[in-house]
Amino acid sequence: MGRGKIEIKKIENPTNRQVTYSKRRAGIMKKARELTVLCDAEVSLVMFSSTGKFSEYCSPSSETKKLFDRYQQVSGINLWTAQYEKMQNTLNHLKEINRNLRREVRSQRTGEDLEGLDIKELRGLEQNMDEALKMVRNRKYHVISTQTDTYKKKLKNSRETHRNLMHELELADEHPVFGYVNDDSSYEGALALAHDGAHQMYAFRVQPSQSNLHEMGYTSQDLRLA
Amino acid sequence: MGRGKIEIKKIENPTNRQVTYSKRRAGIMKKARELTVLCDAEVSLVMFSSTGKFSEYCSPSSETKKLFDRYQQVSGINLWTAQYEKMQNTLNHLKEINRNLRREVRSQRTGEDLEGLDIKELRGLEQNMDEALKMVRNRKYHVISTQTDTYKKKLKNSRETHRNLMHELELADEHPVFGYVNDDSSYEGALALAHDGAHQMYAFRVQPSQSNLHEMGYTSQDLRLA
DNA sequence: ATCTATTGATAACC
DNA sequence: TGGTTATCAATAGAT
Repeated sequence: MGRGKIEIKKIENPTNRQVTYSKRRAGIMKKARELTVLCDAEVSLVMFSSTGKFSEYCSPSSETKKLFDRYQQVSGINLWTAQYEKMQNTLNHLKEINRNLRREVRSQRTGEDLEGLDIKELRGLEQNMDEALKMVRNRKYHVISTQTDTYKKKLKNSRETHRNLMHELELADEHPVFGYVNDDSSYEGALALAHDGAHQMYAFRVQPSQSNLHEMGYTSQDLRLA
Repeated sequence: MGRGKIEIKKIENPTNRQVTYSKRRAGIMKKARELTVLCDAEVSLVMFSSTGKFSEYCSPSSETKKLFDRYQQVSGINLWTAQYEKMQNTLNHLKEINRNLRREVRSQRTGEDLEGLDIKELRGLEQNMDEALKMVRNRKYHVISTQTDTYKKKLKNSRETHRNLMHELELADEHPVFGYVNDDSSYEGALALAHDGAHQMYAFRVQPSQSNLHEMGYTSQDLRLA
């Protein structure tokens, strides 16, 4: 269809080839579009020129991916397998590592699953755990003493706050002035600060709504220093 | 291009539509093939008729899948994303679990990495490790006592073997006969058995080439029963 | 399926 | 690239 009939074989002249590619690409796309509309079909057309230029047509209201999914379903060719397998391998490897770790944790935590270990391993495990236990205890004492120091400081601070308040209240009692305490929020803020270390011991007028100690997750058991 | 011009819109008559689909499908496939050959291009053509019938053309020497890979690369559309994400989530979840397990193992084995734990956690860890340590010790004592029993039995056995040998040698000395001991290998085998529990204590004539105890991985330290 | 009048696509040229 | 046109190819409608 043109000024002359042509043989269907590779066009050797690169320029000619490129021109023909452009024209025929437009033609085949038009055909695809027409097929889509006339026959209510779904069409995916993907093309790469010899120079690597990419073009595609895809029937409206269907994405290329969806068509590929359908293609895979019908053709039975697993498009995703290659990608899938790689991840599946990584996944299985991780699961394996996980199983081993779990086993190790279980052994160390509960002493279960020691059947397979010989004396050498048992002695090693015992020494490691003994040392680790010491370190855990040291760490615990350290944390507890740090916490205690903090409480002591807060306690000291709250005592001072308390003294100051008493002092100021005495002054106010001697020279009563309306509006002396005119900022309620800051007043309560100061009290809240006082409570935040001393619990109810130095509570003054206002009852704290809840125990801050408890809120922080420390029970009396935790504070017995061992 | 036919007996009359047609409007490009859906053919309502289903039979007509199907006929047209068949004809035009053949046509577009021929076009695709020609484009492939003439212009040295790669073409993928996937079609579904309104009745769901599937057909494809793919340029020779390239599979549809490979073209899709290339398509994804060029178009920038991540076709695999949907498949990927699900696995990626599983993977990340596993990695997270993995991290935690590793950390736990490290904590329990070496006492490292305790910075992030609060008192509650530390107390729990301490108790677990204390119990686990007891179980490890119990297990060790159990294994050691079992081993010791085995050694005692072997020792007893070797004493008897020794006695028997001495007795037979005395007899042989009284009534010398050449060829009395005519099977060297079984003779040494009996001695080897004797060594296998009693070390060198009851060595008789033949020096063992190596310590079986050592070979089994037990040093004198291991045998001190604690 | 096959035929064929007719439209559509395009090769060669600018 | 983009446009023109002579020519070949595809195909609509009939069989």
